[in-house]
Amino acid sequence: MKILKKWANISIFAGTKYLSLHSSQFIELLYQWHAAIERHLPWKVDTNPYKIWISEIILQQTRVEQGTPYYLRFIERFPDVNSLAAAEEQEVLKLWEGLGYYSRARNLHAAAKQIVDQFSGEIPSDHRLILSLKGIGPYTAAAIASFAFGGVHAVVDGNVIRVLSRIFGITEAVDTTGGIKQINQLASQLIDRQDPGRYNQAIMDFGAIQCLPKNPICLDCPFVKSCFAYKNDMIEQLPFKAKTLTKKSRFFHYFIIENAGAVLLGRREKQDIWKGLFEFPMIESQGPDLDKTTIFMFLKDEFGINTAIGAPYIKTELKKHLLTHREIHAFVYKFEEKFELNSKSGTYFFVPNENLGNFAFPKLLHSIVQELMHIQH
DNA sequence: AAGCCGGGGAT
DNA sequence: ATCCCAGGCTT
Repeated sequence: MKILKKWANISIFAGTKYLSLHSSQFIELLYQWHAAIERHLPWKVDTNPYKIWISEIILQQTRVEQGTPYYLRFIERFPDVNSLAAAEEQEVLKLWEGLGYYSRARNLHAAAKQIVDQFSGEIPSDHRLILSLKGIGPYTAAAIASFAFGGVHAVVDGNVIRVLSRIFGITEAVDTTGGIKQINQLASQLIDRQDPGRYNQAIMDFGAIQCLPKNPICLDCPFVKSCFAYKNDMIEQLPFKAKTLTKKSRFFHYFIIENAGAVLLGRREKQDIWKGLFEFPMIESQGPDLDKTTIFMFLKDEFGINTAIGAPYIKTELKKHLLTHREIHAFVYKFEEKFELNSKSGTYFFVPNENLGNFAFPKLLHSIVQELMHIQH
């Protein structure tokens, strides 16, 4: 169910149809501000396109503080394109474990192979070619092109959307193609063609430090005199988003099936949450309850475990796992009895408990995995 | 165009 | 509890 936010009628205030600031004025004010504030981040020390690429992917929808340790570990293990391309996907995912949005890791790995195969192991400098790489969209292509190669391509991320929509009064919803098109046009008009990298860095820093999502620091903002949102008292309303996200509940039931110091594991292959990561045999249900018949039918069908009928187990509930648009309720069923597989399962396999550390798991399962690894057999 | 993908921190 | 984070892919 989509619900328009209550201030949806702000569109009656027409946004500026022309620039309230010319590009040169905007750039001058921006650089003046930037000179005093500039952030110093590990990946800003050079223009190595590989390092810029990795950092940009890691920082997609991810805060600097959260991504930095992952970046440092990633660069240490995979210092260049070739080392990344030569790795097993499982190891790349293991390095990504806990960071979320795992398609980033899978696409990063695929793109490394792409670069080796198609571009002799060198990240292309052409914007169009950069954009052809897996996991690289408009934002990341512009970032790499400008930061690494000096290409004149304006970055448009959450920061830029916020800054431009407020200063220049873009009142059309920024989560629609029309709104984002306006932002893109504006961004490409404003960019410093002499030093696009510096400009892109500065405007994102400005959004991250001064023009904050909540309680922006308008008092000493260099743009306050010409800012549309400030003048019209619309700081809280811009950027305007038309869509609201709905939080859905999902119920996961995990079965800990052990034998001889090993535990059954499977890899999530479907186009769904945590694709590519490992987990224990599981059933998803519509609600928190799962009847015993369903459990034992699953064990029998999946593993041919006849002896499991009526086998006692201990059911525990994990802490509610909260995501942006999901609320995951997870239950763990631990069987005392040792099972032997009567028929081979295509999707699950036994892994010695002490080897669980080699597999990437969703954060949700970390506590269970830790527990299993430390059991003495 | 809409829905989906994770986890964490700020408010 | 809600929003948002150096977005992009699939349907």
